[in-house]
Amino acid sequence: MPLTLYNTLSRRKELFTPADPNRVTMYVCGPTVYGYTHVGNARPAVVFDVLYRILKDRYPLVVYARNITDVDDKINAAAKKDGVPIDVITSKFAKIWHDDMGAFNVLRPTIEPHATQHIPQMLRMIQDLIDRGHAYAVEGHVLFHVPSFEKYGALSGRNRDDMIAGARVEVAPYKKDPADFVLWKPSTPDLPGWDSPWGRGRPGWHIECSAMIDAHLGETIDIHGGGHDLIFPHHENELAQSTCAHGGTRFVGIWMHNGFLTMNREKMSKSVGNIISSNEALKSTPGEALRWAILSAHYRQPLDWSDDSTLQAKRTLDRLYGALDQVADIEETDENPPEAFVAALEDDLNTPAAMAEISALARALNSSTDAAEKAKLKGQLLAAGALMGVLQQKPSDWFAAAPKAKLVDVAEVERLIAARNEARKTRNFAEADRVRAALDNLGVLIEDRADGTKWRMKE
RNA sequence: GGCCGAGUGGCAGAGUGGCCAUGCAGGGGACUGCAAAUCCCCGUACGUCGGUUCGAUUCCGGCCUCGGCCUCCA
Repeated sequence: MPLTLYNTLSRRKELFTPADPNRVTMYVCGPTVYGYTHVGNARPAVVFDVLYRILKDRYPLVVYARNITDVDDKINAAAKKDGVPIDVITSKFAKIWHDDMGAFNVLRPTIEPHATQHIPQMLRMIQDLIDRGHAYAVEGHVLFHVPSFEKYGALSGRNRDDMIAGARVEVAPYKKDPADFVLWKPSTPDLPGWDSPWGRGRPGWHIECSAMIDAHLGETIDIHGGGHDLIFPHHENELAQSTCAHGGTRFVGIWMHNGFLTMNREKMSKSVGNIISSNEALKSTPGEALRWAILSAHYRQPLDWSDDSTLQAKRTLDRLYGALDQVADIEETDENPPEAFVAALEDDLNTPAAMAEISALARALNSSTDAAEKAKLKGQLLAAGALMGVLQQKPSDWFAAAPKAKLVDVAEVERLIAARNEARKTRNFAEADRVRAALDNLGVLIEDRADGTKWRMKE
């Protein structure tokens, strides 16, 4: 079945056709590690993780790079504030990022290039741009000359006049053109810097991605992703740099951009201050539920984040894991995900529609009375879950992961349950109900099933 | 100001020219000692005004409202 993806550049869905089916390449802009990342930052990680899983499923080799920006003025500021070298800050928050994304079931990309480890590649690309007449050095800076690239503005759909009319670009006196942007800038002695032909300095924001893509993936990549806010200027500039550095070779097959996460309908953003960090969210909600909540809206749509949305996601997963729990003793057969499910994902990653198919599977599983059919449905449900990055843990672990161990004395709960079952055996239902009320007081919900009494914490 | 998006039932959120999304919550039923879980059924949803059409939530146009980018930003 064909995979169709929306290309920001062409503004329509396109058939995904990798340049080399034996080596599919994808690059996604990762975090700048100067602090805790918020749930909005997790969205592209999760969304493109689903795409990565789909691609891996159908191509022999997928090289997926997601960078870590570890040199940046905000990092410098954070390091200065703490009086430490920048790598103390960046390694700390890179680790937190990894741990958090792990909790969201986000697979590690094939490579995670760090900006500071690619300074030579950046310098080389800058030199290439100068040699080809697309960049110029002035006063310790190197600037990309925007008028030298005819197609500038195609990705973001804006022309130069619009941008100048906007007039919020910094018009430094040394710029040949107001739209020119920095490839390299000088560092004062108190700032991190690297030697370069243009003096000691540090890279501009956009060059790292271009240089690292070139170094690890090649001149042309199949997919480039990131948040919607990166379209301009970041990706527009990347596109210009890379294309010009390569003498006009096509840079990216399909540009993909995820919509924002909002809080009360307003973009979640550090500068607005309405953020909830992934790290914090994970303290009260399982990562898998957060992942489900993120995927419950189509990736290009805005997604309003709230306690209610995560609670709904958690309850939905309770039901799905409940269905799997019923067949915990049945060995699943090896299955592919159902076609309707796959078709939904193939349609520009329509995860909400895919979820509807997962629900249908769970319902069928709950209804089935035939062991062979159950084994098949279980296999399909697990296969579908694997593609979305959910439902892969043991149901008992999912239900146990709640903070129940912290909140109650497990032995006491089990003693009460045993006492209640004793009472039930002798049909002393008044006593049984009394014990249940006691359990209820502890926040414990019980469930009598054919294979015994199960319990879990109420929300 | 320029350029983009979006407005769907109590909530979240797909989608479609005429019929079902799905989930959560709620109501009814089955099952159960009772619960819980599960299954079945239910609620006359598509911002607004026009246009096209036999028929529009879905296509076209106006309007209103909201959000985003144009500056660091996933």
